Amino acid sequence: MSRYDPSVIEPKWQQAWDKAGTFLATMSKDKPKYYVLEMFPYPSGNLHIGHVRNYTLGDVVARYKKATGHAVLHPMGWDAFGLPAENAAIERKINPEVWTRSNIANMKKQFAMLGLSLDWTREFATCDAAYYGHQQALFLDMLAKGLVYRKNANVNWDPVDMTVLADEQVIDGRGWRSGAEVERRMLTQWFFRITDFAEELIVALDGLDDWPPKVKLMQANWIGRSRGLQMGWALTAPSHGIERIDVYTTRPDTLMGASFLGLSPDHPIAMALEAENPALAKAVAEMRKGGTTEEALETGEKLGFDTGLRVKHPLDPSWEIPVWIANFILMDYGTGAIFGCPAHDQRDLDFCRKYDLPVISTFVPVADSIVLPENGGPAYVPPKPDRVHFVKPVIGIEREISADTAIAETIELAETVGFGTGVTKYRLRDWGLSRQRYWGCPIPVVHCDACGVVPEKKENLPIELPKDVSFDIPGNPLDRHDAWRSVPCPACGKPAKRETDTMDTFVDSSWYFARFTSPGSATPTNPEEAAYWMNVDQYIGGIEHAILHLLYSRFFARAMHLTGHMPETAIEPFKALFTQGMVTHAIYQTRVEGRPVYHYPAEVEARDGKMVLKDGGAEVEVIPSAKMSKSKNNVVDPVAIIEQFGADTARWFVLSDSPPERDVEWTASGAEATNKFLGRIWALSVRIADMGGDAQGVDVQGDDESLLREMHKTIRDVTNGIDSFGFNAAIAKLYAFANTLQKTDASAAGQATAMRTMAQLMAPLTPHLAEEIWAAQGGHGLIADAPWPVADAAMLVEATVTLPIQINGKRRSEITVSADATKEEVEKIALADDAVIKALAGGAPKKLIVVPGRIVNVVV
RNA sequence: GCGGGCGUGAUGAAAUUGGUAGACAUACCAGACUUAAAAUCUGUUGGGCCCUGUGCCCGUGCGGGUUCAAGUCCCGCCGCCCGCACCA
Repeated sequence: MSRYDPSVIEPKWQQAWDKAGTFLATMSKDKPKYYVLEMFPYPSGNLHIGHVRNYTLGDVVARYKKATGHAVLHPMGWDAFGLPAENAAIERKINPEVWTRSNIANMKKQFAMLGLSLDWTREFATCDAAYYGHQQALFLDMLAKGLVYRKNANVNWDPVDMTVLADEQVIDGRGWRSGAEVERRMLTQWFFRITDFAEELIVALDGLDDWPPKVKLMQANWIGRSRGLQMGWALTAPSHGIERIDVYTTRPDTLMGASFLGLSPDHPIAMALEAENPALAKAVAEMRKGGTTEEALETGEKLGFDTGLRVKHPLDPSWEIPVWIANFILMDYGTGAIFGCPAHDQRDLDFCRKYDLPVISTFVPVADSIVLPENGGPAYVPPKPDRVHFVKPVIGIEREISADTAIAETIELAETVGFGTGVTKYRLRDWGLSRQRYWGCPIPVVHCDACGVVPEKKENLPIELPKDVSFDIPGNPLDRHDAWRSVPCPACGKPAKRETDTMDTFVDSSWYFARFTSPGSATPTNPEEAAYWMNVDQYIGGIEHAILHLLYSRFFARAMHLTGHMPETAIEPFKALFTQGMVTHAIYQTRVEGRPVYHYPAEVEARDGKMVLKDGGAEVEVIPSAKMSKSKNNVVDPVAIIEQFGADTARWFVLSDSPPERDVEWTASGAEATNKFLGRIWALSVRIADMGGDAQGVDVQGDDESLLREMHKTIRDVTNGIDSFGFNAAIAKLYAFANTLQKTDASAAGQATAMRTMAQLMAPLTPHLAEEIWAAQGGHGLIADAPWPVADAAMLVEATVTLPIQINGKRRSEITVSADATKEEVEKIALADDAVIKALAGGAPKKLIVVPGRIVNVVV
């Protein structure tokens, strides 16, 4: 055995861990617990290189925490429901479950090649009835607590595929599969009452100290809290029994600039008027049509229709203002009605110019006499809240106050006079979970002609998906499956029909982390095990889930707590979050008649410093660090990499080149260099083992001192690096120590000691090679069970230190002094330095700064 | 439009959080071994100046500031990236 051959050693150690049950999670009274979780994968069928990075990151943390004496939980499962399985069913006539199960089997094989420290006994897929049955139980408990409800909602309806589409599946107003123009339809849908938690979800972000600030900010923006004034505008004559129109504004200080009142096309008044006014109905239909497409938003054309209604201004009842319906007003934000203030809002100004409505000034900026937007000019940008401006007539006084003060005083005035109140609103909307899809968790309710919507009985759970379905006809096959649909009403026992909608797949991933704590429990979670393992100490995944998945999970943890399935200590399910960057790869392209042609890395080579095609030698344009994409021929297959170099090389390389939060570019040269390095370590280990050194023979005072000092520094630096997710820097220290070890003339015993420590420090990163070295160097048991090395503080203190000497802030010399030298002693030695004497030229320094152990600066 | 981040050699990056800028690696170049190549090992590499050194000047996007000392802190630009967005 003289050659580093990962294809032999990697399977060997994987089997050894398996056999020993090294990574089974067990509750312990003596050890602190540590729950490491990476976002579980969708079983597409193949591992991609991004998975390798994600799961290696988590594995390094898990192995390190195990070595530092923690009871570690590091589980894995499959986010298995979702559209691709249905698409496969349609395209290839395969049952979605068969397709999904075979993908899982294949990916699990690939996972095994990576040597991850996973407890596979806890594995489940969200499409297991044993999992989604408990999800149905959670749904029923949430229904009982009022956390789920049904209401009519507008959805994107694809008339060809006969299904509801998510917003992301609507491209330019058309269904992404069918290409059919999407309609807006009112359907009765199920909703989670996440908006009840809006305030708490925003406030609790403050306590998430170990989350990236960026993610917290994105969530806060998404929840979108705003403070404003809600007020009633009295109609001059009641219409359809309505006397007042409620309006919400965050800028009550612009109240005196109101020139119209705008209603959403979906506002109740608009809908009432629609029935009796054909011209209005036609205009509203037009507005609704374009309403949600991106194209309509981009061109931003403002459409309006004058209802003929008039309202009285709340501060001046003699002032009558027209009521319009406008396409840019959303029914589901605020009250679905606004007052338009064209002087200070560009959108309102555009609208008023188009429909010839008046533009009225409200306040005067201090430094500027502009009152009204000039002809064709932009709306006056309201001053920032911290800048002072005049509020003209709003409060009946004219004085300099800040926008914030003006807003606060106007709200106060409204409350005193009684035309409005200060309210807090959120942009967040309730989470619609109904999907008209087969491959998802069935919603456990029954529709009975007599009893209405009736929850299933818990003893009937799981409500399993039928397997005999066909996708020959567009639409949800559950709708056509009469045998499955027809059930007795759980309340009255009469024939009734099952709900055929299934749950959004985001529901599946909103609590899987809790299920991992007791995957066999007869209830969704087991209180004892959930209390022990939750919350997740370190969660790792992509930034693309910064908002939805993480927000839904935070909501679910709270809902599960309220229904008795989650300890209060875990209502924030993820204590620390890490979002890793992508693995990228260069794109190689040439052009044929101006159109790009993409080439596989194997088709190009470097020649005279240029990249050229192997076949023909044409120069190739290199686009560095691009997202991997099949159509760009720049995808790296991890299985091919592992077969060529081994998993340890892949693991080391994805962590070595860039900090983990940043993108890292996969390069062939980098992977080869990593492989060479691991081979060098292997050879070094063989050489040292042959020397037959014994730990007893280490000579700390003599030959081995400098090597051992370096070793302890390396222990310190690598430990710090892993603790702070500075894996690239930790790896650099390991390279440096390997270089030292290679050149050292320390004793055989000293080298053997250093080699064993090196293996321990490498073990989280390259666990197979580390085991092999550990065994070769006579380590006891598995390195995976060995405790983490501890840096000896005494070995970190040097007898002498070298201090740079600056003259006027520029490095000019250096001195070596005893490590415990006093400031005075250092000053004395520094002043005796040749360069300092020369610079002083006989005079005294103006100032002499000595930072012990750091630097000396002489100011002349 | 609103909000946030980043900018260091040819390249990926490091810098004990205000204290020797460029660790470590890639790439390139040179040398050793070899008939030769690969592999392996060794060495050089921020720019410039006098190659006379163990010497000097410049250098972290640009301009200013604070400080004995700035990649790091402050102000103003420029460039790139990301999130949200007819949100009242």
